[in-house]
Amino acid sequence: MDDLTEMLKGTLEGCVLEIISTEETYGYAITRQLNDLGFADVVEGTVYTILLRLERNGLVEVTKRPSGVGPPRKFYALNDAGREQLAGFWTKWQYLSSRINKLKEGGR
Amino acid sequence: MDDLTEMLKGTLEGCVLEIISTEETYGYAITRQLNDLGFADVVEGTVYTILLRLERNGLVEVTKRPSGVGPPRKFYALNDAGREQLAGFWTKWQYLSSRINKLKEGGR
DNA sequence: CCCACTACTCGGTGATACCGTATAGCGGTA
DNA sequence: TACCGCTATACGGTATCACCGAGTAGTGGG
Repeated sequence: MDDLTEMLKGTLEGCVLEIISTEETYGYAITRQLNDLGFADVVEGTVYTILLRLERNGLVEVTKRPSGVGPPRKFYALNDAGREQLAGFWTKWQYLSSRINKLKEGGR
Repeated sequence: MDDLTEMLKGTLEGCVLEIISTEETYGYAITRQLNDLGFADVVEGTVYTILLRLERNGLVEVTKRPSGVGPPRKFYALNDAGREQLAGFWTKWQYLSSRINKLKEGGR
């Protein structure tokens, strides 16, 4: 699949929120998970910028834990504000994708 | 619906391409059509920047015609490159939306 | 004669994903 | 010991995109 960069804007952050919501996890593992999910070209740097933004915006709780196989990991978990943000993301996604699919089907 | 700006990045241009593909039309009318389709907050300025970009990238043919109710209109039609771009847009959209919906359904 | 509606242009802004580089811990291997 | 690869995070800079605001114009009605 060729470049999805522009289309990911506004959705990748939501995907990261969704992943965090299912289990407390950390940047490197989130990147691998996204790659496995089909977001093949997403790299660590991109995910870390998102995580730092989530932290700056007060949507997550952060816990640093030693790794055993490398440097310490920063584990992320959603707080109430984060869960609210995630719910809002899915609402928007639902809205947008339904409109676009209608346009695609010639709903005009 | 609250702000969709970020989520529209990369998709709004595709929507404009799709609209143009069904009939030769112009900026002001495209904006009204988008508004009717549920993209309520999209304004003229945004659509015009997209149209100028399409023209600059050689994806459309432009014809200026007098209006009768205002200044002349610039009518846009897709050329071969534009149709190819549109097909690529739908391929990407299909790919991305399927991955995101899988993520949403807990496909992990 | 002003105002509303139609119609397009253009410079600047903010948000986002991405890139490259740096730092650092750990284990294997030559 | 020295090097490499994998794990793990941070950060400055870039490109792209949708958006905003102000400006320019044509038409018709109160």
